[in-house]
Amino acid sequence: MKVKEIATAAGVNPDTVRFYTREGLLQPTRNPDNNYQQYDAEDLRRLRFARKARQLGFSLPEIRQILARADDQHSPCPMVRDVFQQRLVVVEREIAELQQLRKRMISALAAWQEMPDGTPDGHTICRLIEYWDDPSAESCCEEPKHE
Amino acid sequence: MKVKEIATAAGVNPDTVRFYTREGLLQPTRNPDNNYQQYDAEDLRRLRFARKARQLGFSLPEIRQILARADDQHSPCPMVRDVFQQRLVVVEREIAELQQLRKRMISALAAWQEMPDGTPDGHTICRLIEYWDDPSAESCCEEPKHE
DNA sequence: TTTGACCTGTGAGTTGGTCAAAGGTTTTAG
DNA sequence: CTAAAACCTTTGACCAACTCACAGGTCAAA
Repeated sequence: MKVKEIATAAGVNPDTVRFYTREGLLQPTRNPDNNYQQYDAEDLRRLRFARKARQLGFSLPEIRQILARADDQHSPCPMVRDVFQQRLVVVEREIAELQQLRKRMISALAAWQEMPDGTPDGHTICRLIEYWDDPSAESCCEEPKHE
Repeated sequence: MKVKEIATAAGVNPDTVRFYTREGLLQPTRNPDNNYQQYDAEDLRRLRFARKARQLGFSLPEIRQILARADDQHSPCPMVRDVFQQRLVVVEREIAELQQLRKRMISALAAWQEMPDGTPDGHTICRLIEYWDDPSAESCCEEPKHE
């Protein structure tokens, strides 16, 4: 299979195939006639595997590690389970952070309902933002040192 | 104020101050003696403004625009409200996507409870991932063209 | 005077691709 | 047979918002 063929078969951009090849996830041979990359069924399996793993939140270095372990005839599954648990924690933290952000945004919007649009007067840029206090901040801005 | 002073006053990394300066958000003058950047109270106000806006999800280009409008004596507030609405939509979509991912992860974990760890046999890398079907996928991988 | 803390500018690294440029090859159509 | 389209190659830039490293200049205190 050539680049475009394997890319189509896996439903990805040919540039992604080239990228994964550069990154060492795929190891195609070369056609000596024209120097084209030659992918086989094993590469296609790896590519599909990599895409599924990406959908599950694995990073490319993690996927590379999993593939390397499998190439060594070791079961990558315990590692997969392990990495996956940690990934889940990260994802849940990211969700929590975004929900925090969403809360901040919504409370800001509510506060803005009652605020007039000011004109910049050299002291204020936009009160909407300037006078907004992050309710979840421990202490965002220290007092300025007066010089 | 020198770089580290304004950075401390705003609670940010001095490199962030330099970065914002390069990006045009801050316009300090120069000390002709030693070529050091000189920030004033206005710069500090802008820096704090920028940080608050970042916490609210504004991007640097957006913040630059807001500051530019304020510099022109136009109220940036209507624009702020406008951009903000769109930001909120984006954030909510990101949350939804992450929650989708989390669902996929949790259903995968549940399925894995009952699956043994296989040893790679040349046909399989890791069943956990390989035989996992994304319930939310329309059709991830087409049939391979047989060559 | 010599450290140490600060300043300068430039450039690279982060993540996972995507896109463009410049040039070689193969296939298809006329 | 030839010319154009479609594909291949490598290299490198781009996205976001910083952060860090490097090499060299400046300044304060001991």
